[in-house]
Amino acid sequence: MEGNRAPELPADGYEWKKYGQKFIRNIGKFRSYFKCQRANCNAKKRAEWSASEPGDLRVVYEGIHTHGGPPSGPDSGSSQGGSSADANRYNLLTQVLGDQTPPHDPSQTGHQYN
DNA sequence: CGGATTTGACCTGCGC
DNA sequence: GCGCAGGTCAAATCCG
Repeated sequence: MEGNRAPELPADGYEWKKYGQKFIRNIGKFRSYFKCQRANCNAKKRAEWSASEPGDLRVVYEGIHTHGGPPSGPDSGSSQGGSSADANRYNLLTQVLGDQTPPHDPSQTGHQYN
């Protein structure tokens, strides 16, 4: 199946259900739409990647995890603690790069395409 | 059998 | 007012 479909998305520890996929002409890239499978969770995930460049993957988290934390936290026991308020920190759009980490401008919360 | 995933069609919003 | 783009939902299918 792994022909030229959706690439491997980075597992964030949450469970997502794909509910749609479309090609965005505005940016000439594919876009997949995911929704949190947890009840009471209005968190959504949006993944977009180039139609030709498999290395260009972009994951954008939209909404907040109102159900608390992930089913399998990567480091549950430290700052995570297991508080719903922790997830509430994501009240804004959290942009996560699938492979590359922005080495500069950490305050860059806006979405700036390449 | 259940759950997950995929594709298509439909609807809404914005621009011109 | 119409057209285009983007977004969402539903149904069908496949795998475990």
